[in-house]
Amino acid sequence: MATPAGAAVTSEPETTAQRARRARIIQATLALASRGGYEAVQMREVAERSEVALGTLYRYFPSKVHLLVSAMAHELERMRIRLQRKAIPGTTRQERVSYVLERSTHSLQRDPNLTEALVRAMMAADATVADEVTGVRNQMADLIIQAMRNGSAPSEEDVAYAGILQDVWFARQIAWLGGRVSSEDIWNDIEQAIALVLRD
Amino acid sequence: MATPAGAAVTSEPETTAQRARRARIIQATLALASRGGYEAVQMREVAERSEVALGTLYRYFPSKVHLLVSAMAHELERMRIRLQRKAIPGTTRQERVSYVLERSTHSLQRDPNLTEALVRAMMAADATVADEVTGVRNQMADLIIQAMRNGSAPSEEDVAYAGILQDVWFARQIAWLGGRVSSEDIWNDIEQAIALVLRD
DNA sequence: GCGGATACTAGAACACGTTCTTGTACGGCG
DNA sequence: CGCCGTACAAGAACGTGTTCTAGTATCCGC
Repeated sequence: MATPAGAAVTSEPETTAQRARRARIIQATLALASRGGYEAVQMREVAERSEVALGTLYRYFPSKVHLLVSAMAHELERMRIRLQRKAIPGTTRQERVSYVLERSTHSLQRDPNLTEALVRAMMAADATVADEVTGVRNQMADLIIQAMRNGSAPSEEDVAYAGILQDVWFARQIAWLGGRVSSEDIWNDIEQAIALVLRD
Repeated sequence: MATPAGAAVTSEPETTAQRARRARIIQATLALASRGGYEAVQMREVAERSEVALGTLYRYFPSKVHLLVSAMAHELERMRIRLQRKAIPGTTRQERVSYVLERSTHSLQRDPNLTEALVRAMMAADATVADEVTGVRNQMADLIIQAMRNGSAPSEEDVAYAGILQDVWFARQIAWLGGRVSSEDIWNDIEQAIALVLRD
């Protein structure tokens, strides 16, 4: 259960300056994404804002997609910490999972540009980004599974359910950024899927 | 129910030469996609192979994503016709839906490069491609719903189920082209989702 | 403190999606 | 038949992700 973090799997020891650079890059990325979405995250601009050379940016994150997926891992980590502060309300699995996914969804959709950038990157990820994407999916699955089991160990079935719900969640995000459904509809669809998948 | 085709919604009357150009473009697209996937479908190359100028290609399909989504609609249409030739085998909803999705999945995965190109385009679609994407999704939903109801009229619930299954189907394709799961695993996951969503 | 490796900077260069420009062919209308 | 507008051809040009080059700084072992 629960991989502690989906962030960098590379366990290279970094100097303080390097950690600071990495942090500046992620911050610049989030700021640009928040302002104008995926297309506004331009590598030259990220490099300039984080005060590193373009080549250095590419040394830290080998592509725009790597960069944005890493930024998403960073955001999810923040959300996980925030959620862990207090117990998840709800007496049934459905209620708790709905709570967690709703919190996450709304927290993201409060910043539609950022969401668009992060989700689009997840979708654009090819095999070279597999590690980072797996990290994000694990973090997300952890959120769902914790809500389902409320602490106790998950069954194999639980993991499968979490996977399906996550698939639906991502697919609905895509539908939203494909302009085919409104952001309220997204939430209705996800709730419906939760009720369906987790019905007793 | 069942929009007859998800292809061009534009009902502009085309001359014979124009229909031929459009067909050549789609064929060239499919050929290139089949050979090298998404990145091998280069607009200059498509234009050259279909013997139209680059500007003309863009007149017919305003972006690479439009082009590939239209190609997917074309392929799904072929599949629909093929499936309609004979009755769908299976006595339960699960069996029939499994049959249809398995046929479709395998038929696509027999050509992984093509699948990668088409699925990636679906994921990359933004609001400007909403019409084409909706067409593809309708075609796909029709396939599933027809399998579920085996002819009779679908309930509102059925449509929702078809939507969820389609979401899972796409999400699993992404997982596959993200290099995170093998093509057998995809199929297991989809079967599992079918069993779960359509359990009685 | 010194030498060599590694990381970083600055910026040019390249690739491909997309747009723009200029000239030409074609199809309908008087 | 001749004219005009629209579609097409050919290719240059532009933007942004990515790579490459040359020079400089920083860090680590001696």
